[in-house]
Amino acid sequence: MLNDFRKGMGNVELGERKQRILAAVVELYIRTGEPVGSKTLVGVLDNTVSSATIRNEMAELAAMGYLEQPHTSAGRVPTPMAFRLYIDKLMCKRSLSQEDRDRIDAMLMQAAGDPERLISEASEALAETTGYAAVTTAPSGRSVKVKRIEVLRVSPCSAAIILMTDSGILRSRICRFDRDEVDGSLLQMLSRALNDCFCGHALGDIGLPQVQSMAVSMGEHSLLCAPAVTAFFQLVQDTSEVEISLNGQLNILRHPDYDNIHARDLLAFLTKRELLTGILTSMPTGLRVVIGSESKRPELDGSSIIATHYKLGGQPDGSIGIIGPLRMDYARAIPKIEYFARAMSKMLDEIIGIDRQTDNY
Amino acid sequence: MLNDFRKGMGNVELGERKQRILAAVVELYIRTGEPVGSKTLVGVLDNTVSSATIRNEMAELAAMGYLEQPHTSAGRVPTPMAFRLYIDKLMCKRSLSQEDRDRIDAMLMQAAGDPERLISEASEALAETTGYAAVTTAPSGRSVKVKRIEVLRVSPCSAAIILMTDSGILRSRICRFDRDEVDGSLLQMLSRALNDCFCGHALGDIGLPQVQSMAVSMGEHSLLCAPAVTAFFQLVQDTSEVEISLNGQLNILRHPDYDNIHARDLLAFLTKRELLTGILTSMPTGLRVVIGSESKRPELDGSSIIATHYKLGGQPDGSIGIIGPLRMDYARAIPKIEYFARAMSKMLDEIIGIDRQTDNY
DNA sequence: ATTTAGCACTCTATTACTCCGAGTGCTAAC
DNA sequence: GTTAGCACTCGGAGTAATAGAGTGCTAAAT
Repeated sequence: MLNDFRKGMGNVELGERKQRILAAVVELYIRTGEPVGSKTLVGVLDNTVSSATIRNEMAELAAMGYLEQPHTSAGRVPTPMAFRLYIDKLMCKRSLSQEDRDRIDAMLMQAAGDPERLISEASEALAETTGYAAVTTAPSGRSVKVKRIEVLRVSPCSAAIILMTDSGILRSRICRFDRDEVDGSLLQMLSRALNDCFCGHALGDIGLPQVQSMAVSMGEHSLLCAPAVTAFFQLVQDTSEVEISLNGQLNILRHPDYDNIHARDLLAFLTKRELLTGILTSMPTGLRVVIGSESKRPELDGSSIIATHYKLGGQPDGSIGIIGPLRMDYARAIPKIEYFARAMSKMLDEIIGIDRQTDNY
Repeated sequence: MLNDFRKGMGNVELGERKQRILAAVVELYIRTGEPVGSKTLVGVLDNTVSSATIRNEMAELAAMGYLEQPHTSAGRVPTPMAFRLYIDKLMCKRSLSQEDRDRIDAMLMQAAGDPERLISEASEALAETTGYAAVTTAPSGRSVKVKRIEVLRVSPCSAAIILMTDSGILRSRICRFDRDEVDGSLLQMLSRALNDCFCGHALGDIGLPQVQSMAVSMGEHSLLCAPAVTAFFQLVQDTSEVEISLNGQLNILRHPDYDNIHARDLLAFLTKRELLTGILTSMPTGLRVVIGSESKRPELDGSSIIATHYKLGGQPDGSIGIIGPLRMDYARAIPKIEYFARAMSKMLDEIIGIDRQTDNY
């Protein structure tokens, strides 16, 4: 949108050579982290023009807002606007090598079968291959549906409540009754009541009112079952919290772009899971790159987020992405993320998708 | 032990005044992080002696190996040996204020009922109150016993295997059978076989041979059940891994003692959970302080670990502790850790202990 | 009209140097 | 055994000089 605005100012066609220069500046800057001077660029452009010409072009690019100088006698540094253009138009994605694919496949394969594990494993693997911090969210919890609820006795006076969702997740919680001993028929009754009331319902639709009215429906037993009902409610709350997996925070410290303070600020921000999920879930479907200044968060100022959605049964499900300094290696990282999203979608469909269709519960 | 060795060298009695001076140096150094000079100490010792006298004493302490100078004309910095002595003999623990206790109690109370949650909550709370990184290990997984195993159908061709331990932990894993549909009787049979074979056994005793022989005992069904058996085995492996909760890593970055590199090294070390558990579990029972150089790990050189065990039914169970720079506020941190350990022991006994006794499974 | 060479100019990072002050160790007096 | 006094050491702050990278502009070349 900022982009469109600029377009309106007349730089729709940036000129073949300007584009090449800008792309070269961005790439060099990404590689070295240092301002790029005109002489350096002569070589990159195959010595077809002199440094003076490049200087002129760069001066114009600077005037247009794509480049800026840290100080008078330094090279040029790309502005966020330049990154934006580079990512949207100029960049050539580097497709993955076969080794890369194989390695990623191998890493993901370790978690085959367990969706929750898959998500955390993917996050870890992504952090490792990219060298940035990776973040992955599980399917937005509130829309997940209850598939079944089980109540198992654990000791004479306590029971485990087990919640199964249609996304293949299992969660449990132990509750203790106020009596010395609770008989099996009560647990059975409880189990039946829970299933009758909540099977097929989205977790987000199960609130305190619903749970309470269910408790009331148990009549004389409702009081005795109160601890179990509370536990069930907490279980639903827990499960509907969007699960989020964050890995490779250390990679941030490794990056020279982050000094101690900035690294700390960013890491502090990353520990606030709600904020992170907020940003990720509010992003439009498809690959999306958020450059520091674009997100409103000051903590993310020197950083970029690249993320996309993976799918389940063709529908967008959770997000997977990375967070790193502004000068990330977008050309390599983006294809990796896309590959991860595809691979995860495929694996998830294998694990869950089929069941979903064949099931008639 | 190093201590004993030094004692043999003749400084058993360090002299009242030397002790006071050393303690003061350590405490000042802990507070400021800067070398301590003789003039500063005059005030601390109530102006009873002159700086020259203190200089003499300090020279002797330096000769004994308790103090050293970063350079000729700087104050003195305590050596690890001095910290050792300070912690073992000189320090006055600062007991917790009532507010502190209340706050800690409140934080732990949030997790009442769920042992796993209690552990992670305690870790978080400890990190927060001390301002260092906190680490907590759950009961050593291998000695935990299987209490019960449940097999629940999840879809026509997949099932969840649920493992309950006597430490109150519930873990589950989903497995998929190679057929389109598996009938309930098979699942029941599987459940019975698993329970017969493994109930009451320690997780550490359940290895591949045991699991395989159990599979064989299922005769004609063993092939069909293979995925479930594999899943069960993995479940046992997972569950017997010592769970470890690490919090407040960011606090390390906040500490001026750690520059970017050292912080990174330490944090990298902390992510290697096996190493961390290794150190924690190998520590003798009771409160223990490991000063940087004492652990053989070079990554821990500038850091200290303070840890103790919490108990379950009177027996040492897991560990809880903190990791921070050498110049931690031991006098305050140690009582806090001890309080956490006591509080956790109590809560765990309430949750689990009673069940263990009354159960007759 | 564009491109290029040449040059003056600007600004930073580096190095060398000086100086200040904190703190010591030693000696001699108390 | 303690203290005052003093010479000495050494790191850190501040300053000045220097080198170098890179620019912008002008005038010539294509």
